[in-house]
Amino acid sequence: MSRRKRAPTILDVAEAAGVSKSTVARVLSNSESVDEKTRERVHRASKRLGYERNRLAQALRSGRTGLLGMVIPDVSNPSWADVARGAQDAASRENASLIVLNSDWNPEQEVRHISALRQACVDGAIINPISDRLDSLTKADFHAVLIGSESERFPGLSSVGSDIPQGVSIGLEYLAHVGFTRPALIIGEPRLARTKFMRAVVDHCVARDIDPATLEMEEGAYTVESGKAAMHRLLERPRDRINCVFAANDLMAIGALLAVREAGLRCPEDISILGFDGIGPSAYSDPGLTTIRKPSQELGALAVKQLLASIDGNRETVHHLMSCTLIERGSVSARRPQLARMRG
Amino acid sequence: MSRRKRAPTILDVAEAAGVSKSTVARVLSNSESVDEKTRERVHRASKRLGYERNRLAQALRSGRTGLLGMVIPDVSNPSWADVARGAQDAASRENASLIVLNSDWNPEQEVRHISALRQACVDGAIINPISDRLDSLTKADFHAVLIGSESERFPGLSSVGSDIPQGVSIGLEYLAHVGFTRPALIIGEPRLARTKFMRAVVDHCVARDIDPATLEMEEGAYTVESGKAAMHRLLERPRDRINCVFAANDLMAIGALLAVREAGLRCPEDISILGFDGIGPSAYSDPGLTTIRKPSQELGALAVKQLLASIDGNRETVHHLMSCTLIERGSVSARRPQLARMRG
DNA sequence: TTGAGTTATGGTAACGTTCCCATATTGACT
DNA sequence: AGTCAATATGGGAACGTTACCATAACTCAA
Repeated sequence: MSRRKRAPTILDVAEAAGVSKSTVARVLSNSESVDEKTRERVHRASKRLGYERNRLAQALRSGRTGLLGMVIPDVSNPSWADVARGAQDAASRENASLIVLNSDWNPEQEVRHISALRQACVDGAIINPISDRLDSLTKADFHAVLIGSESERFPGLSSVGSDIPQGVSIGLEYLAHVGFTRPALIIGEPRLARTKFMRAVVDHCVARDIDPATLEMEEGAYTVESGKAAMHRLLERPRDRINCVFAANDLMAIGALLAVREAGLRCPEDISILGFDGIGPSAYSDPGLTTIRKPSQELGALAVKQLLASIDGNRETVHHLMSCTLIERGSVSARRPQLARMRG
Repeated sequence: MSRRKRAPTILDVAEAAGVSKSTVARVLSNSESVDEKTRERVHRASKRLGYERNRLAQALRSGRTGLLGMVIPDVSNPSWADVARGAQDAASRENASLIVLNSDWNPEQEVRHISALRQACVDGAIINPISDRLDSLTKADFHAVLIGSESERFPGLSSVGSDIPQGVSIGLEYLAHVGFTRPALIIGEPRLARTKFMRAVVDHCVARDIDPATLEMEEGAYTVESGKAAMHRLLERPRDRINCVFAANDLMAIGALLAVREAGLRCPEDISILGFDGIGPSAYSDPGLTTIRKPSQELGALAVKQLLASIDGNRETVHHLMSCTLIERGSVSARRPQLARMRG
């Protein structure tokens, strides 16, 4: 009558199976030497009582909670939603639990979140670094994996990212292939992500004897509105110089699309647009956005895998780079030959 | 030299402050009677040692982990991303942690996730019910709050949802106001959400002496593709009957927009389109989608608040309904008067 | 001064595991 | 037969809190 309402513990199972709790514990963590018959008996008793291992006690004793943290700018931003999704599923498969927190690109919020995660006793965390001062991570024995472009700022920590240079290269080659050797660029704010993007563009150009300085260029802020504004600025330039635009992310590319239409022009007939990211909504535009897809979901999954490995004692810091792929939809069309000839 | 590397415990603080751990515990949970001077001394010692309360031990003893669960169909679906975002932020503010899991509209995955959450020792969970058999929830003393349209199937559990009838009513009134008294409908799959949507439409119609049976209608599956297909089917009907479409969600509305353009028609000049949801990407279409916005983020936040209340001992089951609002963008325009006269 | 009532504190037992050490039991080899 | 290793099990002691009861100190009235 004493254990009437309470959930059965390892002790109840031990009693029911006629063994000691130590033996039950051994069976549960299916380790060490325990007689086959005993093991069977314990399993039956456990099942019969509907026993479930109390993770709290387990965590307290063993020091591992099975809790993972993740700090990203914003789950409701499509670029990050996929990363979160991939990570959640991977964690779930490894039966760990993922706690996702949003930094809103705010460094202070980020460090607050990180300390919240530490308090919640997570085994480790996946972080898209915003702040420059992440000493809290490096210092302690806190397991962390960095994701995104900015992670290169912390070479001491493992990271998983998309291969931006490779993605840019694919995009530029594709554009060249259909006839646009010098696309206009809509780039982002002056941070590491943009530096990387630009460096890749420059590398591509110099390898092909194109002076990168001759490329038309405007800056946005990775949002639809800013992309639209940037495109409008681009359209104020001599019209024959703007027939193709490569945007540094899909949101700005969608903005560019909107601007083109507002200006009374057509995409892709008058202006081709290439995006970068492969977010879901890029498929819904008209025309559908041709874009370079980052493997966001896979990236989230790999980050979890990497983090788990680190927690399991893998000391080496590794830097994974995942390849991007081209998604051809309708926003880029072959440059019309006669036009090309006219100008070339 | 013994506590060199280990994190300081309540015992270390007690020793440093020259009191017993009981007193420290009392100060930490700032409860009961403890001398002001002692309290101060403990606080200083705690700060000096960099002490942090171990949540695990606390949870094990007190039975509360500060962990909350959430099971939704898919975080990377914009309709749900906002809900997740609102819930995460709210949880974070109440310094609880939220674990989000994706059911992919799969009942079995849902129950698996729920049992995973229980194993993770969450204090309670927010669930968008897919399965009909959620006995596991009702039975035990598991705290749960349901969200979304389907939650009405479980009147015994607290719920938070959008006021669909009110939203539909707003939409229909707006359409009537600009001249469309009998819009075509693109509805979803035959589940509770659709039933509710339809019932609201019927109510609106009978109140205005319109025979609901005369409304043109097609079924989709809440996706862009299905919405596009439904719109194409609608366009096969006598052209003068289709001048305005009300879709049951934004994704299908965006599909309809695409279909209209594919058919060589213009929105809103030829056909007006009204959506339902207010997802982010609905602002990026051309024209921007006029839609009924569900308060998704607020909904997530309220669900967390409600769940926390329930955990704190509030026994009553309540059902919150949150109001929708109209977002006017470009996809609905006033019906042209001469046309209206011609047909009316 | 004594007793009751309050306030401040300490000690100990949980919570449900895992970890480590001790001890039986067995089989095999000298 | 006796020693040794290997295998199988049991019995505590942690892990770091909180909950509860006991007790000391102090206040105030009789």
